Amino acid sequence: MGDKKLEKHKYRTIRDYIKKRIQTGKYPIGSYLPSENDFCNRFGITRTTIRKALDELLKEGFIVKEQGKGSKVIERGKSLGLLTVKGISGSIDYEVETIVTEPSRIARWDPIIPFTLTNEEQKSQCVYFQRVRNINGHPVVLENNWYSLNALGLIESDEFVDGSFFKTLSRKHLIEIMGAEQELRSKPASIDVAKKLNILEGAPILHISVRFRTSKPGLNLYGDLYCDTSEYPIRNSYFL
Amino acid sequence: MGDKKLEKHKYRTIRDYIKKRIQTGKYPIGSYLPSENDFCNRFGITRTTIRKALDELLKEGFIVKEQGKGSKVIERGKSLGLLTVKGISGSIDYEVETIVTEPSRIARWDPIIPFTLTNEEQKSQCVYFQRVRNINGHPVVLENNWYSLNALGLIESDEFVDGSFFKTLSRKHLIEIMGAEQELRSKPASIDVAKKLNILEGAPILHISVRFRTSKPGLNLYGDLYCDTSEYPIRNSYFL
DNA sequence: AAGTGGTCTAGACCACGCG
DNA sequence: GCGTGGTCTAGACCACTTT
Repeated sequence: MGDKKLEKHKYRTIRDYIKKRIQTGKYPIGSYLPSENDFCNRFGITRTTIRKALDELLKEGFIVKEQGKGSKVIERGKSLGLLTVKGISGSIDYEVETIVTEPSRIARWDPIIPFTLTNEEQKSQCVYFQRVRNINGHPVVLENNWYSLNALGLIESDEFVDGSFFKTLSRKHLIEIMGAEQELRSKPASIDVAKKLNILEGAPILHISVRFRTSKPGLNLYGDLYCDTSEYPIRNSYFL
Repeated sequence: MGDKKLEKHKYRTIRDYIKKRIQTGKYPIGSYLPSENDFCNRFGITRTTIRKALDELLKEGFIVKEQGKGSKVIERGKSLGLLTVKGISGSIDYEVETIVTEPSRIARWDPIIPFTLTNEEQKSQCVYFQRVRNINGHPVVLENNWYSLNALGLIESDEFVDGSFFKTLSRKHLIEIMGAEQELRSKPASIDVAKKLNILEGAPILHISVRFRTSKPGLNLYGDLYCDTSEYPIRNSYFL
């Protein structure tokens, strides 16, 4: 039965309750949520309220609705298209392998980050790690990542779920990506990048700088990616 | 008074009515829509229905809501972040100038387009035009565009509103961009591209292939863009 | 036929912005 | 204080999917 406390914003409480159950696997991906009427009876609310909650989960990419059937839990990001790292690591139809080349460690902020750090971030140390994405055995993306140590603490890179930091955040810490800003540049590969991607120095490389905003206040993820697009272009898509 | 016919989906009828008035400037950008209660009285509906209509306009980026004040009409795309051409032509904080280098003309589909054309598109001829975007007087983006002649007819490039094809579609034809698919590649500039962007042959260039889906059935816009990112990186952002 | 989500009505009270 | 949008109730009927 409904054991939640329902305050002023019932739909938010219920939305977060359902979200949490999805994140922790209690409503597994591919399964259907209880019906709207179920939720109404369980929580003593009206359909307007549960529908508002489900609408938000729909917008956030946790569920899809199927008329006459129910609300289905989906893998988040599949519907978000524009998640850059998704576009890189998720939406390519090939076998993708993630290798941690620099395990997560406490470090100083790298001046290569083109975004303005918050005061809290500047005062904090940061956590850094580096990975390479292989497609069909060939290195294609070199990815540096940073985040504020004070905002999250050190997450060991060998705890990553499927090599994915985002999945780790969602499944283990209930933190979701809420948005991103990016800068894209085409430039010649440096010696260092060329070596790690097994290409010639000076070959054209796609350089992506990105800041992800998360659902945890004060926590941003910074990324610095070098993509060899000669074989596998970066794809993404979005729809209203 | 409400002179609209209201059938099964009242909120859609009202949504489209309001959308049309925004597109044609009858609800000007920056102004506030009539209040929800106004609409209720005018159309003989309840707030649930008008709010559903406004919600959709909000999602589609036509308005923003301000509690205690009203629903404000905004320039569409400002809130959509990820619109590629927006990211290129709209969201850079510099003076952007658009020059039509190849006026729109009827042509054959260019095999460089990496997307699969629909049957209708293959059977139709296409309209082609080319533009260059200058920032602070320097050429930065070379942009080729195609669309199916049968789906829209020839739009003369000297009719473009502010040099923008999208604005032209919205203001003059009430057609909106509903989504996009992209492929990004970093590659050396060809002689031709290098000449038009005033850079060295072989310099790294960002190549973007894009297909925009529109609100008009059967109409897609195809783009092939070459961006010199050495001075001005491509930026975009999105938020839930 | 039964159950699901989709639309809609006719109210109510609250929080916010502004004069 | 008044008008605005934000939340919520308690119903109703419809369209779609499944049994």
